[in-house]
Order: sequence, then structure tokens, then C-alpha cells
Amino acid sequence: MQTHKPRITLKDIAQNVGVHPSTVSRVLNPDTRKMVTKRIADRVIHASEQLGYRPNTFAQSLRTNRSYTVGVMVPDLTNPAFGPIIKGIDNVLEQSGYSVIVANTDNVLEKEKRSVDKFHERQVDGLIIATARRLDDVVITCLEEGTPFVLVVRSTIEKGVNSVVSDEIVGGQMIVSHLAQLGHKKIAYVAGPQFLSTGFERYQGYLQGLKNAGLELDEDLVAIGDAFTEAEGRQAASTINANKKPFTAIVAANDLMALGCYDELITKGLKCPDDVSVVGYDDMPFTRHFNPPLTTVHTPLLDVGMQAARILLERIWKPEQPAHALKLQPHLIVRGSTGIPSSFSETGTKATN
Amino acid sequence: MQTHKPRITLKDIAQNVGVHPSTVSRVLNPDTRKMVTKRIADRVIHASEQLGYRPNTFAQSLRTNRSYTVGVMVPDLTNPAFGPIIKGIDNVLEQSGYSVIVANTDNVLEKEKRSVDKFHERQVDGLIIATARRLDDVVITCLEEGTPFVLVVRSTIEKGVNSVVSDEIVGGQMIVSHLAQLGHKKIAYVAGPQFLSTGFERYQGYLQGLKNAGLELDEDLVAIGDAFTEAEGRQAASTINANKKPFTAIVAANDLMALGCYDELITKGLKCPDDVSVVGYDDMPFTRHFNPPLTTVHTPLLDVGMQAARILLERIWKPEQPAHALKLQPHLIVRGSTGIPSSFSETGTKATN
DNA sequence: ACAACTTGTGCAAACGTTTGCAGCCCTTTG
DNA sequence: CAAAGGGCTGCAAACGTTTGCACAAGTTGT
Repeated sequence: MQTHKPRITLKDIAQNVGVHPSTVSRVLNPDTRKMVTKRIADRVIHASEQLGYRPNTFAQSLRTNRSYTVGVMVPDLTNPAFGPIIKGIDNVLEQSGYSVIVANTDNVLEKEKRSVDKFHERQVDGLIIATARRLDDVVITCLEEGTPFVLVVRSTIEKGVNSVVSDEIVGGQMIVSHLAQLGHKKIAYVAGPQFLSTGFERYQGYLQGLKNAGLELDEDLVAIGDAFTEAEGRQAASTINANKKPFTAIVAANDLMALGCYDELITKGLKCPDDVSVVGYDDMPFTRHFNPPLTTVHTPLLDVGMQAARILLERIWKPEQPAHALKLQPHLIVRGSTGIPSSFSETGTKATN
Repeated sequence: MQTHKPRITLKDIAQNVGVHPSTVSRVLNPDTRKMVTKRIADRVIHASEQLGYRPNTFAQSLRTNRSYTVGVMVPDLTNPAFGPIIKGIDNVLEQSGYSVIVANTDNVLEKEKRSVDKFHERQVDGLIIATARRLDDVVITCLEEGTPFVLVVRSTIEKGVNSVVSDEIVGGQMIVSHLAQLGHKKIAYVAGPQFLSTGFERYQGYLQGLKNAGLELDEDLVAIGDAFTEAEGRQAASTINANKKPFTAIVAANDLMALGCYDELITKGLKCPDDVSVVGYDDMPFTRHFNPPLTTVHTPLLDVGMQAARILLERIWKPEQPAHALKLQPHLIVRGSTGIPSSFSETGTKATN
């Protein structure tokens, strides 16, 4: 019996009640309900739920040009950091009757363009973008098209775009400060891609942090990964190791890369934190269960999603409002992966105090 | 200048080329292109990309009743197991021009119903459901409505529904078998919700596994959690502990609950695997980084998503086909959380061999 | 050369809403 | 009591497609 039951339309209800479809429409639309007599309205409502009426969103959207739909573009769904963000987004949007369409771009530009095209085709009312590069054509296009959108996690160099990000520079500084306080002098850095704001600004924070602590930058202790992945993190840590300069701590541009560092340390027979401290960034789920539990910078991912959704709704509602760039304060979480440097007697550290 | 550029329609192209809109439509639709002269078709195509035509999906869907959209319903986006699944789904669907709408239900029935309603309203062409209970009204409704859908991860007791799941019973057996081989006799079980197929069948697998190994079930070594969460896992482990019966291993219904067990062991001062072995289920991302690395049953989550998407497409394409219940073979991954039981001298183990 | 096809294109209806306008009736007011 | 006004409701057009049908022109067969 998989005969699709025929869809109930406004006309059906109208016929049932004995009024014109437009009247039914007015009743069912909250904004216009007051236009029609209570008596009739009640009968219409009754009939509508009696018959199990479901509005046809296509017809609605076709007529009104609003889809009650927003697009969410993320670089990698397997990165557990994005689950909470999407959940936050979905939470607030679904309460306002919006549905979220997700697209996974695997960090490839081509896919991003396709997705954003698709989104336009589907006439999404707004976009939430977690894939932005510091210089990003896609973002610029969106800006020109006038589509409301908000960036999350990653921002661009453009001013005047809506965004919800963590204050990466401060976060980077906090990490170095923490390590310096523990007594670390030689702090290596496994950087993320510099064309992403996260990669770039966290690195800037590291540099600033060194300066604040009165430490010198040693370029041999820095390696840049091409992606925010375990593999790249490990690779970067490996190149730093190959430079044969001593170091007692290594800060990674995000938690995934930190995990890569863990791996590299293990293969080199180094213990964390006894031989070298490691710190990550993001505080993605379950970092506290890692071995050792990862010291990292917490970003309230769920909040990022929720705030982004709220800002987006505001912009959809009144598009002419000035942009809202929300910068959340990061928060260092000290766990077991950082400790007092093993020995101050390492070669290369001349000045101790 | 955020003046939305006016949408190009079929009529615009028609005017530009000097033909009727319907002709343009036929040209732009692959199925009907052959109906029109090549010469005209070329001019239409040229004009179409010249003007930057984007079809209006609402109008299309309104006319054809196909939305090229599928709904995906998951219980908890912060559970890292679902990221890969959704990614798999998105990967294959977007290649066929479908977009995926996600909904997070937080395991609450009310939200599930709302979501599925929403999906119907939006006329999704199909559904992928990861929230099914063993007895599930929502699923039954979908069945009656005739909406193509496929269950993932969790199945129902109904026969004849499309699904992609892991063979939970076999998985459960593999775990016990592994532990028995190591010499464990007293194996505790932290069960998941029994109204979910995963919770139920994994437990059945455990029971069967005990039988296979010639071990007795001790009900004091079993506790059932109300949800697949760390907190519930810990709680369950705690009640088992409170029973004061000795055990050397504890198998949890999924990785999250296993993490809860880790916590409980730590607070009780027990070492894993030295004092008690722990095993999980799912092999969600990063389990190998846990402390200790978690022995678990691997389910190819990405594949689950991709297969589900493929099956769904088939059903959308030819709905009358018989249901396809795909059962993926699980795969035990032995890591550091399981080992030889600490001592055979524990009270209560009389028979050794 | 005429019928019978085939091929290509235009016409118009339909999908289910929303919404400006017109008109009705009923109330208010001078 | 007539005119004016206000509240409700119906009418019809419009949103941008798709598609069955009709029809014109060209092709084939006897």
C-alpha cells in the first residue's frame, strides 16, 4: 500500500470549510490571521489539522522568495570540532523554522565554489561559512551578491563581514606564557596553514608570546604544516626534530596537529610531558582522554555555532545593519601534556635564571 | 551596492534567443535536449551561460514534486561517530545533485517527530535516519507514508526496511572471545539502552559470547545505561563496582561509555589494563589516542554513510525494489586497553585451566 | 501526388502559494 | 436617513518551471 497519500492543499481546506483559498492562507499565516473573523478562522484551523495540512514550501518560497533555509559550509566533517558547531547552529535555527543544509568541502576550493553555487541555486536565506581563507574569493563573491552570511572559526582579512571567531592571537600568547612560566625557554611551533586566519593568527600569537616572555625566536624550531591534520602535524614535528636543535616544548596550531606531535615523540622515544611538553588548540571533544591529556586552548564551539546562527538571523531580518564581528575570549586549559621542562642542562640553553 | 541582481529566468533566455521558454527548458534539461535542433540548442546554451542562468529550484520542485534534497536525522552531532557518517552521505549525494539537510534530535522523541514533519514539509526525496529505536513510531510512519528512507547504525525490529548497520551481535561475540582468549573469566558489561538495536544486540552478542566461551552470566556484573554517553557509562561502571563482585574486564556498549569506565576506574584507583581490561565499540575517531588506546570494534563509519546514500538513491530511483538491509562485518581492533588478567587468584574464580 | 509518418516548436495549463485590489455588508456619524 | 468609512472576504495575477497537446513543416512510401 505505498500509495502516497495525496497532498492536502489550501484549496482542499477551502472547499471543506466553504471559503476561498486565500482566506485559508490568511488564517494559516500568523501575520495575516487577524484579518479574518475569529469564527471562520477557527473552522479553518480545525479543518486544517483535521485534514493534516502541510504547507508546500516550494510554492511558498516561489511566491515569497524566502526559503527558510541556510547553508553551512565546513571543511571537514570528520574533525570533531565541527560537530558541536553545527549542533549549535541547528539548535537556534530550527527554533526559528529554518533548516540547515550542510556541505563538506574537504578544504578544496573547487568544492567550495560548487557548494556556494548550489546554495545560491537553492536560494538559501543565508550562509554560515567555516572554510574561509584569509584571502577568499568565495567570501568576496558572497559579499557582492549581498547574501547574508557569517564566518565562523576562520575569518578573512576583509573588514565589515559578520564573524564569530576566537581571539587567536591572545590564545597563542596564553600558551607561550603558560610554558614560559613553567620554565620553558626553547619552545617549538608546529604551525597550521598560513593562508588560514587560524593558522596565521595563532602563529602571530606565538611570536608575540615569545616577545612578551623575553624569548628569542629560533626559526629552526618552527615548521609549517599544509593542513590542520594529524599527518601534517607529525610531519612538521619531524622536520623540527631533524633540525637537531634542542627544545623542551612544542606548541601545535590545533589539537589534531598536537596528536601528530604525540606520534612523532613516541617514535623518537620521547615522553610527554617529561621530555617535551605539548599543547594544542581548540579543545575538541575528548582531548582530556588523550595520552597524556592535552593542554589546549578552549573555544566554546557550541556557542560559536549558536552565536553565528543568531547573528545570521539578525542579518536576514534586517540586512542593512552593520556587520557584527564577534571575538570570543579563549581560555587555557592546563592538562597533563605540559609540565616543568625536564632539565635545564640541555645543550643550547646558556642563560638560566 | 547590495542590490540583488535580478534573477535570470527561462523567459529571459527565450527572449534573448528568440524562441519560446519551453524550448529553452527542453534544451537545459538533459532528458529532453535531444528534442530540439542542435543549432537552436547551441544558441540557447550560449545565451544561458552568457546571462548566468541559474534554475529556480522552487519552481522546478513545485512542478515536478522532486526536491533533490534528502534529510538526515542524527541523535547527537557532538558524538564524533556521526561526522564521518554524514560526510559519507554528503559525498555521494552531492555528486548526484542532491543536498542534505541535517537535523539533530538530541535523542528526544519530540524533536524527532518535529524534524520528520519538517522534512516532509520540505518534500525531501528521501530520509536517512540514525535515530531509530527498536520500536519506532517515526519509522513506521515513514513506512506508511511511502517516503524512501534508510536506517543507519540503528535498526528497528521491522523487517523489510532499508538499513546499513554493523553486525552487532557478531561484534559483541568477538569482544568476549578476545577477552576469553586472554584468560578473562569475569567479564562485566556496561550496556547501552535496550530500546536501541545497538544497545540490545551488542548485549545479546555479549551473552552469546559468554556462552561460546563456556562462561556463566553474572547479573551483578551487568549494568544498563540510559544513554550512550560518558556519564552513563561511568554511572553504570560505578553500580557494577558497588556490587563488590570481582571482575577483570569490562566491556562497554560503545566507545563513549568505555571512556566513562576509564574515569570510574581511575577514581577507584584501578589501572587499565593491568587491573581491568576495557573494550568499547564503534572505533570513533581518535580512539587510538586515548589513555590507554582503546580496544574496540571498528565500524567503517564513512562507508556506512556512503552505502546508505547509495541505497537511498536506488530507492528514490525505483521505489518498488525490495528493501536492502546491508549488514557490515565488524572488525575487532586490539589496542592497549585489553591485556592478560592481572591475577588468576582473584576471589571467586575457582575453575582455572 | 496523396496519405501517413516523423520531427521540431509553440501554446497553455498546471504545480500551491501569497497578496494587491475590488467589492460587499455592516457600523458609525452628521 | 444618507453618506462615509471600516472590516472581511473573494478574485485573479503572479512566482518560474515542466509537459501533454496541437500544429506546421518536412520526409517517406505507395
